[in-house]
Amino acid sequence: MASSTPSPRQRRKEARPQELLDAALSLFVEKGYAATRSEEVAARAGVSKGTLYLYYPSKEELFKAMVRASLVSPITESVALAAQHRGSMASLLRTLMADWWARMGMSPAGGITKIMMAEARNFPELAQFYVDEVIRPTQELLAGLLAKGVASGEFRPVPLEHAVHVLIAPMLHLVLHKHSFGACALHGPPLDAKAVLDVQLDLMLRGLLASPP
Amino acid sequence: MASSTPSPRQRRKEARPQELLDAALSLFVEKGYAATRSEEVAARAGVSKGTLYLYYPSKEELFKAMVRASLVSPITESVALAAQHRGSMASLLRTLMADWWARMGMSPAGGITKIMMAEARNFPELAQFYVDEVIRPTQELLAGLLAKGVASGEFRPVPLEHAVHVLIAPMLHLVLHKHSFGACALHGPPLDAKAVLDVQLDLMLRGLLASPP
Amino acid sequence: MASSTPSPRQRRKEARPQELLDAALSLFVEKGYAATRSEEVAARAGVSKGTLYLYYPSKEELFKAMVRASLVSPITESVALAAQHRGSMASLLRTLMADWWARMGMSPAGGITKIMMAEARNFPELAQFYVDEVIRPTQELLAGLLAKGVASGEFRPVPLEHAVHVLIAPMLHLVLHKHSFGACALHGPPLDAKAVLDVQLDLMLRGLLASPP
Amino acid sequence: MASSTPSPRQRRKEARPQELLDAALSLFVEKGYAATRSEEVAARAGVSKGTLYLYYPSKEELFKAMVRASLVSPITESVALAAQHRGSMASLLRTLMADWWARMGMSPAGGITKIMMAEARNFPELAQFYVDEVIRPTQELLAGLLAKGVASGEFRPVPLEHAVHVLIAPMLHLVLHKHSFGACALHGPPLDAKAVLDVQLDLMLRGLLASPP
DNA sequence: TATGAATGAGGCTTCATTCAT
DNA sequence: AATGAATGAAGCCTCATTCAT
Repeated sequence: MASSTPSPRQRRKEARPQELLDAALSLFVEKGYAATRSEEVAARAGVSKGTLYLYYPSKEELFKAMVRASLVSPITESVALAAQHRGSMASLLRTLMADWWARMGMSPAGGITKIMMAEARNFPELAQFYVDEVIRPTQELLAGLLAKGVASGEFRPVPLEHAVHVLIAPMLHLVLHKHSFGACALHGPPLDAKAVLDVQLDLMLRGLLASPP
Repeated sequence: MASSTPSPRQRRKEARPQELLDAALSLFVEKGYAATRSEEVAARAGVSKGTLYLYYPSKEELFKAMVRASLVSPITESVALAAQHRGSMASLLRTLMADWWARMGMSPAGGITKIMMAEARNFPELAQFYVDEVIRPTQELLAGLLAKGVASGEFRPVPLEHAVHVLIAPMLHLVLHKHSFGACALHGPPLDAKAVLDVQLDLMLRGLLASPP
Repeated sequence: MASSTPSPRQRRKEARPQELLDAALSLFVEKGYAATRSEEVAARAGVSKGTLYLYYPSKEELFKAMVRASLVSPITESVALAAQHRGSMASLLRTLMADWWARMGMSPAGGITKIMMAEARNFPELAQFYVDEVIRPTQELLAGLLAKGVASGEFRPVPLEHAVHVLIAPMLHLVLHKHSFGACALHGPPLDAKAVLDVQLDLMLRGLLASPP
Repeated sequence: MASSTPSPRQRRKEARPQELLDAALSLFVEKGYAATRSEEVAARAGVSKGTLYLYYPSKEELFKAMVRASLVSPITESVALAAQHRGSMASLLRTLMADWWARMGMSPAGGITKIMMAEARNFPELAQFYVDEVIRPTQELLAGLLAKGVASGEFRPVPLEHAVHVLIAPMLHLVLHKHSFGACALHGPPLDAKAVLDVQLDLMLRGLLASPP
């Protein structure tokens, strides 16, 4: 059954694109697009300069592929999570935040947020892609959830679009901080993200709930 | 009386450093540090490449000078504003936010936030400087204000450090958005920052106040 | 009797060198030595990059082998043709020209002339080889033929060495044109090589013959 | 009168483009387009790599500029020469050939012929330009001259288009040879171009003239 | 044998910096 | 002080060649 157990070489080849994307993600997040040398990406993926170009035709294409690859699943998973939820909107909010933090806040892919912010104006098509695939779906998910809460009487009536930003901002801030100042070994205590998010939800829900605790 | 009425050349010469810093700010914010060419900075300031180096010995020093120059005043002004405030902490919060948005959110200097986030890991000393001069003072200002409100019974007791992040995050998010996706002419309506901040304060104060309205 | 009926694989294997030389010839003529990638040669020969190196140890050796292979036979055949000729030198000239055009002008091997001209200075030993194996024999053949014609009274006395160049030039020009401008699909009518050669021989023989028609 | 004597720096700057084109011409002719490194061109022009790119944005543009610069004048000069000629077409032919040989055959610009032959298929637009600016005008000039000779009874009637090729070929051959095999220091006597051209005209005119000498 | 993934020297090009004017 | 031509280190990318399978 030679075909069922591909040679190490084969297995390596199939893993290469992901290995390169992982290396690219960590380096682009660390140093930014322009300051990252393509040879560094290759080295971090354990291959030589030339090999990178067997898989991605240019540094720019590597970057775009990396962004695209890091984005598709997260949102769809959150949407699925929301769809199958039973219970109050407040508890769904807590669940979504915790889930999002686990998947974005803690994983390397969270750095995408930082790099998209930094590079949006240099890669407008990519920015549009990010808005379409990540920002807008996320906002719509949360806006829908707030609307449902308002309709059921659980929440006070609030301007949905704007409230969504207020909900999202602290989490984005935490992720951004983690990949910028938080990664700098500065003097001062590190940020306790979990605690911040707890306080946020506490404050926000008091502000949102029709009958606060 | 040459000193009392400087020639246009003199005046020009004295304005040079600030003109260069302004050009540097707008370009570094627009494209990032590495992707900005020093000749572009000179051109936007209306001088030649060589002249830039008469005032700043390297691109990196120009960058650092630009960051330093864009930061000192804003914080001290907020501190002063808070010191002379008379009235409730809630109203002071509203005042500070409005003031900060006017000075950071609407002015070019707001872009500093974006670029510091993007470049913190490439310029750790600068990051430390930014933390010391901007982030920490701001947090301490707000934490003190919250503490005062709690002490006076105006606010519920909340974890100060963490609540501060929740207060700040939406504004940072708005500034960052303005200089990244917001500058991209993407499909979709632009962000109404004023409205978002109103909603934020509305929600936050309900969460904070011991006796909500 | 394995040796009398070789397997398809065997036959294929034995044909490989020639297939590679053919591919090399067409590509080197088309794009020049430096601009031709060895992988292209392999692809046009229907094999993989690695296989090429089983037959020729380097691109340069492949090139040399291709030049050598494309040259040996043509000259010896012309010499043989001349040796067995019976009749006037004028008619032999016509025969040789027609023969040469058929074998060089119309076949892919004619491109060798172009590439040797282009690469002579990059491959001096190859240039020497080409001079020794092609240019000089051809010149000697024609010079001998002219000398014979002069001796017999058929031709006027002319400087042999120089007249040979005049005889050869139009044909070389036609071959070169065919593989350069002629292969470019330019505006303008294509060159009618046969007609040009007819006119050439007509003019030349009037110039040569002791008693022109 | 500072403006009438530009500084050495200024003078240098104005000379640079031509110096670079000269260096490019000699190297491209010597080694071909692909085998010439842009740094070599710069070095031969006495400047550094970077300086080349201040004047020409890429190797390809340098190449095109070099070809264009080497071509315009020669043809127009020949046309002028022909226009002001008084006397027989035979003598004009001799004059033109001698002139062309002096300007093309002996000067570095003659190498253009070789490189255009070698690179026509890699630069089709340039090939078209060359055909339009050099080949066609030359052919039309000679065709017109032959036609005039035929009309006046000086020449026998001959197929003009084809005869033109026969006239041109030996000269092209000599130039090509000079820049290929002739530049190789091969064994064997160098080609005596003047003598070959004399023999050619002698033979050709016998073939052309209605009443040969 | 044949393959094609991998390598890395080398070429093209950019751009921070210098310096003669 | 101001200029901008010049430099050359450094980055992106190609492609001849190797080698494990």
